Formats: sequence, C-alpha cells, structure tokens
Amino acid sequence: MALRFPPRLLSQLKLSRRLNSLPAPVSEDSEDESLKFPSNDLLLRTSSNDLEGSYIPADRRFYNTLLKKCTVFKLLIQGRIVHAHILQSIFRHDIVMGNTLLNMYAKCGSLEEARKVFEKMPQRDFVTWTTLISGYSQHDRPCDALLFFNQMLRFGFSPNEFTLSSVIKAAAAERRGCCGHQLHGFCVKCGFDSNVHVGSALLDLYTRYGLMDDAQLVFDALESRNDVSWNALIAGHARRSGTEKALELFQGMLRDGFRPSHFSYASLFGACSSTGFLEQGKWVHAYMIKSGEKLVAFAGNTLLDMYAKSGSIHDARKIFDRLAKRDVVSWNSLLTAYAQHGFGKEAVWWFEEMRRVGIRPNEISFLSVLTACSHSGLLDEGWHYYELMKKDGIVPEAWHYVTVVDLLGRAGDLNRALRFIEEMPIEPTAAIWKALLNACRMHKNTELGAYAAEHVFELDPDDPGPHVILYNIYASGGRWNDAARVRKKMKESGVKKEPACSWVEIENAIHMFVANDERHPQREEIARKWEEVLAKIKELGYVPDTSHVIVHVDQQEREVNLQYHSEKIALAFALLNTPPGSTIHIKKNIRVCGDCHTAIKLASKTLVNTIASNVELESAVLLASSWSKITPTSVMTYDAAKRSKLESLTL
DNA sequence: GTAGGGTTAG
Repeated sequence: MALRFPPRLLSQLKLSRRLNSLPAPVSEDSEDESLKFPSNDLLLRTSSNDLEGSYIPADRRFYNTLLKKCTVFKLLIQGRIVHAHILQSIFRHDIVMGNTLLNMYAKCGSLEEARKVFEKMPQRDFVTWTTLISGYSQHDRPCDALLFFNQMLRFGFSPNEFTLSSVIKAAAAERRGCCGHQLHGFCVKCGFDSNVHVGSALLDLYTRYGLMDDAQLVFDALESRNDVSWNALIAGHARRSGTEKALELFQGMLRDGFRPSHFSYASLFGACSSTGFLEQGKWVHAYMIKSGEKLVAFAGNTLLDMYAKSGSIHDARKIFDRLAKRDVVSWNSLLTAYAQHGFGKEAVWWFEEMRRVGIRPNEISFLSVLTACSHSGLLDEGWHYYELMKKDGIVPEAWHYVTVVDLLGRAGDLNRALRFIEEMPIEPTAAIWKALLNACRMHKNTELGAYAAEHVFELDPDDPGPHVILYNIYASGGRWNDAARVRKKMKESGVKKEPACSWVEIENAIHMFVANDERHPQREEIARKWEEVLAKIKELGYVPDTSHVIVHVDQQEREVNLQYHSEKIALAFALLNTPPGSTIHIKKNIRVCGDCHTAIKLASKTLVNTIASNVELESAVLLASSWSKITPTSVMTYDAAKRSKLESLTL
C-alpha cells in the first residue's frame, strides 16, 4: 500500500503532486524497531482519504528538498510525515538521509526526536555527532553538547571545524565553564584555531569569561575576518560595558570594509544605553539611517530601549512608531519604557492596545505592566494584571512575585505584602524579601524591615544593598545604636558598599564624579555654582533631608556633606560647561538618594523657569521627562538590569 | 548532511 501525503502538507510545502506518489509510512505493527517512532503521530494526522495513491520510487534529491523546507520553515509535523515516508523507502538506513533527518528535528527544536533518530541510526559518522552536538548547543543545552562531544572523541571520531565551533559555543554558555582553555588547546592541536568560524566562537567564549585580551589575541590571529568575527568582538565589549572599545571596533569594522548588520547595531545601542553614551548612540543611529538600513525589530528594540533609558521617552516612542516590523519584544520594550518613566496609565493603555491588535503578551509583557502599575501606585490595576496573567496560562515566576510585593509594598499595604509572600507557591527568593525591605524603608516600618532584612542576609549575604537600607531604616527612625550594629556587621562580614559615582557627557567626553570630589580642577567653580543652585531651590522650599546621613556629626555638617553627593557635583559641572538651554543627562551607577532626587527636581524646575522668563540664561536640567511622577529609582540609574541598586548614602 | 555573533525585566 502506498500513502498520499496529507493535502495540508502539500499546500504548506508548495510542492508538486509527485509527493502523493511516494511510498507509505509504516504502521505501528511493523516488526522493525527502527521504523516505529514517527508513525503514531503520523497516523493520528492522516485521514483515510490520504491512504490512496500509486507507488513510484522516491529519489534522494526529492526527500532532501522536502526536509530542507521543513528545516528552514521549522515545519516539525510535516517533517515527521516525510520521516515516516523515508522509513518505508530504500533510504531508511542511509547515513546521509539519517543526518538530514536528525538535523531537521534538531533545528525544529525537537531534541528528543533528534536523539531518537541518533540512537536508532545503524551507522553514524562525524557529521551525525556534529549535528546532534550543534542541536544541543543551539537550543540552550550546553551540558548535553559537551557530554556528546566527549563521547564522540571516545568513539574515535575526529571533530572538524563545524563540531568545534558548536562545542565552543556550548562551553561559552556553560556557567561553570572551565573547559574553554582546554578546547582552545584542542583547536590549536587540530589546526582549527585560526579558522574564522572556530575563532569567532573562541573569541566570543573569551569575552564571556571576561578575558578580553585573550579574545583580542584570537581575533588578531584569524586567517580571515568576516562580519561575524567583528560582531562577536564588538558584542563582547558591549556586554561588559566597554562602550568606547566597542565603538572603536565598530569603526575598525567599517575601515575593514564590512557592512554592519543588525547584530552590530543591537550590540552598540545596548552598550551606549547601559553606559549613558547617548551622543555616541545617536551617532551610530545616524550612521544606520545613512546606510539605508531598515529599522526592524532586533536593532530597533535596542534603540528604543537606548532612548528610553537615556531619559527620552518621546524618542523611544518615535522609534516604536517607525519600526518597519514589530515583535512582542518591541511592545515589551515600549511598556518597559513607560514603566521606567513612571507613566503607569500609558503603559496600561499600550498593554491593552497590544492585546487589541492581536499580540499575545508574554511573561515579560506582564512583568512590565506590573512594574508600571507598581511605580505609579496603580494598586488595583496591578492586581488585575497579576490575576489576568494567571488566567492567560502564564505561571508567575519569582520576578513576578517580586513585582507584586513591590506593588503592595509601595502602596503602603505592608501586611498584605507579607501575607502574599507567606502564601506564595514558591520559596521566597532574596529579591522578594528585598522588595519588602525596600517598601519598609519607604514607609518607615522598622520592625518588618528588620524581619525582611534577616531573610535577605540569609539568602544573599554578599549584597551590600540590604545592609545599607536597614541602616537607613534604623537611622531615619533615630535608632542609631541599631544602625551602628548594622554597620559593624557589614565591616565584620567584609561586605562593601559600591562607591557611588555620577557621570555626564559633554562634547563627546564623559566626566565622572564621586562624592566630595576634591581633586577636580574646577572644584571651586563647581562649589560656587552649586551654592547658586542651592540658593534658588531653597526659595522653592528645598529643605535638606539629613535624616539618615552620618551618625556622629552635627546637623550643619550633615547638610554640608549632603551637598557634595556626586550627582549634585555632576550637575553643577554640567551647568558650568554647557551652553544655555542645553539638555543635561546625568547617569549614576546606583540609586539616587531621596535628597538628591528632591534637590534636582527643584533645580530642574527653577532653571527651566529662568529660561522661560528670560531673566537669566542657564542650561536646562532635564534628567527625565516627568520628575514629579517618578520614584528615584527610575531616573538616575543606568543599566538597571545588570547593576545592583543601593542607596547613595555615605555611611 | 554538520558551524560562530544580537533584543525586552529586576
């Protein structure tokens, strides 16, 4: 009996009627074990009308064309049907056909089926092994890739450049990674270390290990370079905030005659965003436009994020509007942008719009809208989306619970937040307790704060942030003895607070400041300028918030110390060194303190007013588009995803 | 028949 291919398969594959002349797949009662596994699925999907047709022998090229289509378009179901037909043909034990099938399953992401094909193959060659290894490597199963590479060697097969680039990618992804150097040595022995594919994988591995010099050595030794090798190096530096180096490499790539791709642009925008190099980011954007590159999702999403993180929600929105093609990440990036700027209602509107146009929100969409609600005090809306997420079949993960605790906590319902933690179906993580701790700081709840802090110390003892927050909670409540105890504990356990610094970009140079910066050549002018600003903001009602600054000094000294936080110095410096009316963006490595938040908010107001009334021309201070609506967290931080956040208070 | 580089949260 011969079997017709189901009509759906034909239309999807857009192939000729010849398909229906192919031999039938086997049924379940076949005696040959190796022929069994795809038929269950096939029989379920094949109607009785399909079970007619005449037999002509299949040819290799025809099967290859079919499998290639299934592989490229990830048509797993159709691939299974083709598989079933092959099993009935003379190619059922053919090694090349087996490898093609294995590759089809691997590329479609069905690694279990790929593995079954592998196990049932009567013969295997180095391509068989390589295909399985690359399947694991490309689908985030580095351990399996490394395991099979070991086995491949044990069985006496020699890896080629395909095998090595796959296994190096796996080694780079394996967190406990320690086999990178061994693999490099192996490549040198085989003579593959300067191959452009192997070398690109190797230099990528070194950048992920943080060994940038080794990555450069591999790059320099490549027998030839291509856009991928350049992009791997650029991305490596971009990931480690080596923005200047990434930009320098970008120019090197252009000099070398390679056209930047979306990979290059995405890396560079990401790097500029995380370090606050907005001007350079704009330059790269301009270059992209000049090159005639279309603004599509991958690079476009990163560009949107860059403008949003740099304080320009309007530019972020423009990018979203101009995207030639949007995907779920584009929508999420927009939601995140609104959330970060404190535009909760706008985020909620766009979330609904997203659903209206038929984009299914994923776990990050919900996280973004929850964050937006939390930061804007939209308690009921936030709770509604938390319930909706569960109804939509998305199982909340730890990060969602963190946001719900944050939502309840910020709104001041600390007891409900605690109850929520106690009733969660997962074990509370350090981040969840940190959210409660932070809420306790905002609402000055010392007892619950201490309770949350104890849990954090147990789960994440090395993070200095919670120690600082607990210190602040005690200090602002006047419990100086308890505060001193926290400080002592920090010293004893060797936990160190990351020093706060702020930086500002002026004429393509980045100027960085630390608190009480005494070595700066313009320190006296800076101090005078800040005094001017201080006088103006005091007129608007600024009162220094010294509630948790320095334990054993008097009020006057506390106030003085407060005036030399790095962001205030950066602002005064920027006012001195920019033309009137300029926009000033100040970036900071850690969370801005409450006092600086208030001071700069008022400074922004007074200076902008000054310009408007044309009394005195001054630079406009515009750290974010909506100061009054946002919490300190969302403004002067950078690279929020990667850097720890703690209070910028001097202990 | 097999390979390397990129995005959204906290």
